[in-house]
Amino acid sequence: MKLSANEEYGLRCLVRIGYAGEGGSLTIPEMSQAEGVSPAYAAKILRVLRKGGFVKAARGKDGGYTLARPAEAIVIGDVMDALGGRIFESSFCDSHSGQAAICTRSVDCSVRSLWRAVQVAVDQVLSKATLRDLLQNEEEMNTWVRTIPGARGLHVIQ
Amino acid sequence: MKLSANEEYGLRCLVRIGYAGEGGSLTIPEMSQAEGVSPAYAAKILRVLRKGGFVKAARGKDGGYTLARPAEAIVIGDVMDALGGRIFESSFCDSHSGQAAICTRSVDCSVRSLWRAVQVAVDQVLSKATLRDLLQNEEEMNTWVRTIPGARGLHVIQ
DNA sequence: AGTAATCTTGACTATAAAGTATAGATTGGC
DNA sequence: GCCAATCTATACTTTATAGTCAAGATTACT
Repeated sequence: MKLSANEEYGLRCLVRIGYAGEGGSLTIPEMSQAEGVSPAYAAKILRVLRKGGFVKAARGKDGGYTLARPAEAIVIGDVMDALGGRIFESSFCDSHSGQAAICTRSVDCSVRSLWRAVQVAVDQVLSKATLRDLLQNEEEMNTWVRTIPGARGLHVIQ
Repeated sequence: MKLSANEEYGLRCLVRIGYAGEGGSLTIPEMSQAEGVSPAYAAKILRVLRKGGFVKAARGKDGGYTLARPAEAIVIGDVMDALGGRIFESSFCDSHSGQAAICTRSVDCSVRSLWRAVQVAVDQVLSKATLRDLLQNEEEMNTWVRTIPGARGLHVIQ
């Protein structure tokens, strides 16, 4: 359960572009240098963000990348999906039913329930957080996820 | 942010061994067949679990794997760590300070805060769940994580 | 029109993760 | 002692991810 390099650098580049503000833009060489990766690799990542509809590119002189939509309309979970996925339910979960000798059904249920619990926990954070939230300061971050008194399970204020 | 094959199969094998009960044991061929993976691969995974201290192996005829400790003393988070890690804070987070031209500090803070929030959310589930919880039924799973009225942030009942 | 700065694309290489193969060591039963 | 069933260890192959390279297309400016 690791972050991929795509996810790490992709989000970092997106946040940078966000910080550039309304209409502000950043070029590949700028992001490449700031993140300490090669221009070619930065370009590869930016392509994913562009195809995902999060940024748009302007070619030619004075070109660069800008946000394709307002920061508050960019959900971090969607960005993560585009960059490599929030996949917890691995493929094998649904196969191998009824062939095993020992407790197969229970094992499937047990493990799947766990993954589901983790998935829910992660989604609480990623699906509710927007790029705008990340551009605000660190203090804000702690208010994303908090409890609703009397409720069961994890909850996040919208 | 995907589950690795090690995490998936490792946990599944551990749960199987847990289902075998006190003193019950499972062999590599049994688990291999039940999970639909090769015996060699099952052996590789089981080695990780053994070196992590979660299971112990008996060689020779009538050998196999059993839990090294009671199921309630096996924390799933520790198992995941051994199998491949709960690593969200990627290495690059701490490098590249002060070299970039644009907003470096803020980007680091923003992204790191997000990863921390996700990490916390995941830890709430994984650090509190024991193998015993997984061996109980699915219904139990939903009570692991719940809110503490009036509190801020994520909380989990002990 | 020419030039420099920029993004675009696809193919390529390198590294890490997944999965296999083989030879060896231990144990229990005959 | 021998054999079959089991785990152990290491090296190998395959596949996916990470990262590079080179040629091309677009734009602004003069």
